[in-house]
Amino acid sequence: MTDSVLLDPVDLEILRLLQNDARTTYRDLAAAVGVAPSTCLDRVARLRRSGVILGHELRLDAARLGRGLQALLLVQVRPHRRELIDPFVDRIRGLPESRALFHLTGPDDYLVHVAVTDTADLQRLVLDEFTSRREVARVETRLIFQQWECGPLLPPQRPSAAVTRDA
Amino acid sequence: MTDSVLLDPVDLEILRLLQNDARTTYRDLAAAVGVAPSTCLDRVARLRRSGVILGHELRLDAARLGRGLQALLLVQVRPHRRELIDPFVDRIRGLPESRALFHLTGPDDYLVHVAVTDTADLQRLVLDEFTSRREVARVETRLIFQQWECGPLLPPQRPSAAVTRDA
DNA sequence: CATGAAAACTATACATA
DNA sequence: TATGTATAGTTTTCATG
Repeated sequence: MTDSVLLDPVDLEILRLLQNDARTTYRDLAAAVGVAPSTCLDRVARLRRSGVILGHELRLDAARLGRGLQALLLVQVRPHRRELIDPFVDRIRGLPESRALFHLTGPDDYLVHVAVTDTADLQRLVLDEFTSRREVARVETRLIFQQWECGPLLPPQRPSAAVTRDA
Repeated sequence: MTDSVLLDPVDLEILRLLQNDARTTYRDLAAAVGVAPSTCLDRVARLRRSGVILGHELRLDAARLGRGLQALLLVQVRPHRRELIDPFVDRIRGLPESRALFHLTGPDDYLVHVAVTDTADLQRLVLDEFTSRREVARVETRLIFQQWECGPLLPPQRPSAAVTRDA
């Protein structure tokens, strides 16, 4: 499906720095990893082409945008067949309240991360966009008290391999 | 806690464009929203200062980084007291496999989004980092078949208000 | 607050090793 | 592949409206 890519220590350090701040200049990147700026440019372009870097994203504060309440909705879609789930996914992805959508194993078929203004808004969303749909058999709502992004996404530590080869 | 911020149509359009591609230049931004590049710079700087923009992030393909399997772990932490949950949160946030962590209402206290290499790696993670911890009463593992980011995060549509005021 | 012009800095292409 | 340099382009500051 998607092939894993071989990354050397320079690539890894570049990714680590860019995950910390995606607007780090190639000059700073170069200084930090010990290669020329033009080399950094090349590396990043290659990481883009190889599909490791999917894009540059803005991280926003939902609460300051008037969406102070977030929740996870566990949804059962029955019958669980393509004719029903494909339009469901399209519809949910298009909701302005949706932040992320997961298709899962287990008793609940989908998990939807939503950001709303308040509990009244959440009630409206659940009733009008979920339980009102014929294919939605059940929705379980879990409010988010607090959430954290975790450290940078890096390849698993191999016993030794590429990560320790000399530049 | 966090105050909502008043945004005019120019701010909204800038946010919309930057969420689409966080590296859009101020020149292009300016052309798209109909103000001078230096004004865009000002707007973005203000959005940063006001906390609406939290940062610029790289979106990476986990599979191509050798983490082809992702899962959501529903975790019960008992007793659910600060002395136990604070170190739990710190520890989980620090795991290289963790992508995001949510503190929730409902029967499960935490939801952890993890990215691992394969099922063996996931089993190791669950056994060594979760069920082995005294405060972890239960872990339910749900594999992720597929996931989607949803549209840009924008303020809720108000009946009319700021969004339609004349520049 | 917004602007345009100038200055400083960055990204990028390319010739070369 | 990496580098340094040249060029084009972008960001940023600032005086002014």
